[in-house]
Amino acid sequence: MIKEEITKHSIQLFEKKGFSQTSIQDIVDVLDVTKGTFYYYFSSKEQLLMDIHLQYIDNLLSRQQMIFDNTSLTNKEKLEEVILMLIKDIKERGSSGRVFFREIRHLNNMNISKVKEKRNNFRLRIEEVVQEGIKTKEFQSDLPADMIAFGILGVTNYSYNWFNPNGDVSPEELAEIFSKMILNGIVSG
Amino acid sequence: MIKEEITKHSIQLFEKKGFSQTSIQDIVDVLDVTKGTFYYYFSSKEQLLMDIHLQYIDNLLSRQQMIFDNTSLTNKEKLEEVILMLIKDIKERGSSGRVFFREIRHLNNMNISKVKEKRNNFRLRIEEVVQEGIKTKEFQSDLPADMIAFGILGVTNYSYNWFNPNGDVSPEELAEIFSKMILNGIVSG
Amino acid sequence: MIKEEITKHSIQLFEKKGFSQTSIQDIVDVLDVTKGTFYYYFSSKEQLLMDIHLQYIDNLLSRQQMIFDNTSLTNKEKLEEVILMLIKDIKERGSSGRVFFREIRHLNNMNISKVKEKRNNFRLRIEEVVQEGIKTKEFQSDLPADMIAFGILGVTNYSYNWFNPNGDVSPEELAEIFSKMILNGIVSG
Amino acid sequence: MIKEEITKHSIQLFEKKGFSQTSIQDIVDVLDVTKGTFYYYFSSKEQLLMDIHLQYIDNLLSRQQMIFDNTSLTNKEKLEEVILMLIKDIKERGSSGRVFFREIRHLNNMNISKVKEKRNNFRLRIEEVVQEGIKTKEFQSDLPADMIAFGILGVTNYSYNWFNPNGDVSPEELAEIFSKMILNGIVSG
DNA sequence: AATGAATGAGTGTTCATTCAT
DNA sequence: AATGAATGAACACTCATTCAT
Repeated sequence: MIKEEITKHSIQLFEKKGFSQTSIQDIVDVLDVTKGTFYYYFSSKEQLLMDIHLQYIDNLLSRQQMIFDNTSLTNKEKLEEVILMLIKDIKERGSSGRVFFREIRHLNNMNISKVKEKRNNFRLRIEEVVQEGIKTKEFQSDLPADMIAFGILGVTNYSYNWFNPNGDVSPEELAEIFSKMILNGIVSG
Repeated sequence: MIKEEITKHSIQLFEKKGFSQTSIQDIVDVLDVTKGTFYYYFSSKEQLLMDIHLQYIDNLLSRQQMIFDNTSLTNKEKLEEVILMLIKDIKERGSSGRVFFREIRHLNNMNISKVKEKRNNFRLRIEEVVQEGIKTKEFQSDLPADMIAFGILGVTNYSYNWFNPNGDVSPEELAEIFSKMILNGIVSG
Repeated sequence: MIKEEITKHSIQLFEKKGFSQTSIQDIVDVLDVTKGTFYYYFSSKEQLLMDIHLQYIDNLLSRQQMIFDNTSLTNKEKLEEVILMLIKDIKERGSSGRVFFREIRHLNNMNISKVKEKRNNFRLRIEEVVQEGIKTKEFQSDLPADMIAFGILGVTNYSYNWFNPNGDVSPEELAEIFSKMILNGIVSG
Repeated sequence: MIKEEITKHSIQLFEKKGFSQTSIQDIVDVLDVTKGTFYYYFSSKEQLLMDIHLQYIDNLLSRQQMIFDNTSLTNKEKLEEVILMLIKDIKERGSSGRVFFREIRHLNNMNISKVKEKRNNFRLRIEEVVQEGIKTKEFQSDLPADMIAFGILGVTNYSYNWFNPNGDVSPEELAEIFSKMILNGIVSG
């Protein structure tokens, strides 16, 4: 209960001020407890950050798996679904996402490796879908699937930096725009 | 001379360890001078970071202008050129770029505003090219030019996080892959 | 307990070396604790100085009030009592007094205002007694009470700079000398 | 020429910000020269402070001597004249005076001794006049001349802390008020 | 007579962490 | 389960002073 509260408020603080600029004191002040309490639940500031990272990426991985395991979807539809998932996530978990992308460097080397492996898995599964689509002729035959996967993630992940999910364009609309661009390009005809 | 050396090595350190985690001591140790020397050339650590930011974005803005002012290029070609410029830049100024994208938060509010304005200008000029291309029918008529500009920048800027310009794929090749994806999409036929 | 110790020793150090010339390190060295301990009890060096100022002036104000509220005293006697109080204070709180008079400038503007207001109150109450004495014909009718109050405080406060309470002249004797000078002057007849 | 300029502006700065809080940089910035220039004229920051002290006290001593050497004056008049001199000085040399009273602690021990000796001389000569006046029966017979001298200086010197020579009360008026208080007291009859 | 570059010791302050209770 | 006191290492920054030119 308290542990979850700490995590939740830390995400807000890390997003707003950054990991380094947020002190344990800042965190416990929000909850009106003392630093001792923090160290009862977390062994270090870094472990808290690791928890946040794992929660974020594990959630994405399992939701990605649900999409990609759905055999009724074409590869094109799988890409569309995963793009939609990522863009919609900005609204509900944008803070976590920004912390995830920005603060990984503050983990120690071992934890960085663990997180990067999961992050790579997420990307590699997208790469596999692209590869599958090439095989099924849904996608162009000469695509370098790995680079395309990076390109897709660039479009979606960069959105965490600028997209306002409460603005004029809804997450669903943005996901459709980006899906179209990636799938069909912008050139006319 | 020394000022340039400080800037150069700071970029490397900021890239590797992050702005907060890099101390003035770290910086001057590399050059074998004292902290006093640092403060002779820079009024604060933040001013050094601002210098780095301005150097980076001003350079990009002027090169972008050269491309966009070239009336012999189509709008499609202009986009290709600017994508190529950004991807090739990873090789020569990748460190600066990563610092630019990651550490802006450590500037004070006024400086953040200044940098963001320039960064927005860079994006808005891309948006204008997309808009122009729509008018000339080079691009599809129903494109939201603003979102597309964000999409293009997502693809290129995210590359700073993963692309190894000395690896199997050359910057020129990657630029072509991304240009094709953005312009023509990945769907076959 | 420790907080009081810090305050006590700081007063000695500030008196001897001055506020600026006394470092936090100097202070904690005396008590054999670390700088962290200092900042556990005080938010800043300035706050410590403010504490010292408030302790000093609040004490004087309350003792002054006790004297001036004593309706059995004439206005002349009230002045004598307050002069005695100030001179006797040199022995017990001379260090605090010297810090108070000398180091106020190192407070921030808001704190300076707060302290000056209290200091002014102390003076204004003396002015009121002079004014009362004029009304009751104890004192000469044409006295500018405000300037006289400054004059009285000049005589007493300046004593903090030179008077040795353990020397040939006792505090009580000095108070009497100054009371006589102020009340009756030095001219004969 | 430049040396005098440095001294002049230093006095203003030392008065406003205090000796410690004023850097050599602050001083040379006002004159738009470099620190090297400062060290061409002064061997150290402290020497500048010593110059200021000596200028101030030597001037007072010589003017005091002119008054006390004037054999046409009674001892009472001599005191009146010296009080007038000191109060009028607030207008023309108030900055120097405040620096003199406040910053002496920043001199080294040898210089402190030199200045204190001169300051003591100034006081001792006042004491002598009081003593003379006692002999001539101008003043009361049982006065402790030394304490009275301190009292007189308290009244005048403290004025540097509060008296505004451009306010409602002129220096001449204030000098008269204080002379009357010291000579005749404030008690009526 | 004056400069500009450089020094190095010191300053106030922050903060993750520990630990007895 | 939680606290309060204490630590100590680190940090950005200041500044009087030096010195070759």
